[in-house]
Amino acid sequence: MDALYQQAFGGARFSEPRFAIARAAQRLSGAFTVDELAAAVRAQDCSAGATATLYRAVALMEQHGFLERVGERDGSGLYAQCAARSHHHHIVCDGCGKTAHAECPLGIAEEPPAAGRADGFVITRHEVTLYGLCPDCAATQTEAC
Amino acid sequence: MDALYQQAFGGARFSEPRFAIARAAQRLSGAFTVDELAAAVRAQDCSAGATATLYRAVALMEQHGFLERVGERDGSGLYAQCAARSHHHHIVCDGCGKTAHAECPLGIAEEPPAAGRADGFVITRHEVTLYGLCPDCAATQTEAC
DNA sequence: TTCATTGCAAACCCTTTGCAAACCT
DNA sequence: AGGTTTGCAAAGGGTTTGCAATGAA
Repeated sequence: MDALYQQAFGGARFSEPRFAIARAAQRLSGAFTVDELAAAVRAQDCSAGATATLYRAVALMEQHGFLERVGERDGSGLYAQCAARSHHHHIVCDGCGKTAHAECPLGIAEEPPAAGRADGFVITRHEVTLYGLCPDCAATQTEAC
Repeated sequence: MDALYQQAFGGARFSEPRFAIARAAQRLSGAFTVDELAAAVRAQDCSAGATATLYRAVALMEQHGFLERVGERDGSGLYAQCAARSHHHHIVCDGCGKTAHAECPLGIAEEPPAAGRADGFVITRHEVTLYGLCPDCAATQTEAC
């Protein structure tokens, strides 16, 4: 059993299309939409893979913690490979899609059951995504000016 | 010229459907989807208002700063009335949709042009939404246990 | 053989758009 | 009258689902 396949899909039955999808996801180092993942798969394996298969594979990989939804772009979900197990967030480069981990600005290390606030609200979950430019893209942009 | 209408749509030409929509938005004290807003409009004015009109009105109200997109629920945008002009975020009650303002956990008072990070990334924008339970819903839930 | 997985196509949902009719001003 | 706004219906984009055919174990 291939280690990558295992990471991505656990003990699920092997399938070539899914394997190709996992490989493509691994090669895309940054954040990507399902569409971009599809393009990456097609670039390496001619056996395209149907849209439905892509979405099903992404859902599986997310379940197995191989991928994580890190935001969205133009109404499409953004995914990225993420090995970290502790609570954190991501910063996504608007230029190239590269991602980096970001500590939780709420100062929460593990997703807590609940945290109280002065106004009486109890926070049970939160969504934080940072967008910006990675060092490379920031440099490129500065040059352009 | 009605003050509410003015707030919601600025100096735009008056229209009864839009006025009804603004009234409904005002009555829904918390966060709501366009669908829920439609229901609220229908509840007070039988003249339903087409989906397109709803979306167009919401877009206008957002432009005029009367509404703000505060998150999403089940793939639909969540909107809430918001008078504040400075940079802030929202906490949305999962129970009743009520919202409250939340200070920016990144410690940013005004949306900045850019903020640097140790890893070289430059943050240009960020999305933060907190979800949880308002005091009332939290109390109800505690009773249930 | 047997059951999971694929692929296609159609369905779905939310949202947007084109356009003639209705409506403010 | 003249330009806006409405409402309908159709298009659009992303995502999901039903189902027969394929493929791994």
